[in-house]
Amino acid sequence: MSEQGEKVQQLRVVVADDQAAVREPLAAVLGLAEDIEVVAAAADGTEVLAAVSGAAVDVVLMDLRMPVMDGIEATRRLSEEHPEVAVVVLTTFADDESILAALGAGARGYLTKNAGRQDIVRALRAAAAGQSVLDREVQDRLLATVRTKPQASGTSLPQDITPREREVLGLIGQGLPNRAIAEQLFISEATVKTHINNLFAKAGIRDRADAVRRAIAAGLA
Amino acid sequence: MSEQGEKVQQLRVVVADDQAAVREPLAAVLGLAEDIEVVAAAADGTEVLAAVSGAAVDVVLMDLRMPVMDGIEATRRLSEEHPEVAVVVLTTFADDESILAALGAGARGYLTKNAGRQDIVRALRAAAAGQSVLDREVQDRLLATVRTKPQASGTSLPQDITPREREVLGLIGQGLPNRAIAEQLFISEATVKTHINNLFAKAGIRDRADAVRRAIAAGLA
DNA sequence: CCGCACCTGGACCCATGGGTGGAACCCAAG
DNA sequence: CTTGGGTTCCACCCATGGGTCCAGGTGCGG
Repeated sequence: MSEQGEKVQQLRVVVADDQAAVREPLAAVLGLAEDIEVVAAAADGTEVLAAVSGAAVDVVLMDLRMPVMDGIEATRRLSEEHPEVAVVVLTTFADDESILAALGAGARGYLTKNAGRQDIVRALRAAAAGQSVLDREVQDRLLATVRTKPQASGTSLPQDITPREREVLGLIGQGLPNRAIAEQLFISEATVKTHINNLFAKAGIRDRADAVRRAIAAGLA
Repeated sequence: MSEQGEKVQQLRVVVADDQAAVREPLAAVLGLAEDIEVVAAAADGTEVLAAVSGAAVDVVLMDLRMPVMDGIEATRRLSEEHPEVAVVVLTTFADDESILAALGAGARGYLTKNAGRQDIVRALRAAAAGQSVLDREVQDRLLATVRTKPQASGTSLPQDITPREREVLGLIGQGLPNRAIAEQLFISEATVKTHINNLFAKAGIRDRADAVRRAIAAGLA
């Protein structure tokens, strides 16, 4: 696929971040690498598109949170209009939503701002070569998302909880307050509280928020 | 995180493949890279484990189809017993099952045998640095698997929530009470409540239980 | 320079939640 | 038949949560 290149070809890079305090030093430090040339710096998605249209670009290092046009939208446009340009996302946020949106939009890399200079440079090179580089935590989240489905049966809960208690837990997991749970089960709110107290004691649940998490983990919600 | 190392530290690599006709040339050509030292070659999973126990190893380049103990099982054992050793899979097969099994077992990279020498070297370096490198096709498959099962992504968070609010939401999602959140963020409980109120208003969250569910759905917990 | 968004903090009020103790009923198993 | 678990309910207490209103500080962009 790629040749053994001791003669390193220049990587033409665009750095995109709305914060100049991040963008400028980043561009400067990346330029220090002998095989990297920062051909443009952009403060929002529209500037990225303009830069790519105006000059030959291999890779865009893209922040997600930018005004006017954010990194997701810019990535989507790029992968449609300039599929030969690779996008590597560099952002502080590593939540599932952002990761999936970015990769779904066509990003070939996803780094958090914990990444060091070497990590970034490596990701840029890999992306230009058609590979995809992810931070460890990002990879873990992506993988976790894949394997969240197959857990319909009880995961962790103790088995000495009664059917009624399990039922109540499920409703808690759906975010219902005690009154609504009572109405749904045709019992009084006092009874709901009793079930909840027994349930918490048996399963070692601390409070309602904890209960919601356990309910979701157990597939009851 | 990683320093700018012009003095490249040696990467101690183990090459694992059952076919000598693949293993030997691969080990030889990788050894040509000045920052890579092939410390062992293994023909199956047991040999890999033996090699890792016997010498300091940074990365294992692992084939999946091997006799006695295959690459998946070897990867799983490695990530349990020697989590500091990274595993990069190099195989001819790029089916969903193999990819998910390998990454689920703890592999930090997945390359097909289309990959060139430069691609492999780059992946080894990245894996040793804690990053994860995937071939483009592998990445695409993984992503396709993910987005066949996105359930209620229509209920995603509004984009106008601030970083701080997002942070607070994440802690709520972990089941922490306001006081604990305040301590963790070095702010007062009053401030936490303010963030929560703004957050609830913006995202249409009703109460804490609802917040936990949204946080989990958004991957913040 | 002024406005705006964000983060910070305080005061107050009231609804809800969580904990305790007790009590009645049913039903199945010992 | 008697015991015990499950379910149903009540009364009481108080910590926490959720809502409202307000206000100072900061940093950025028009």
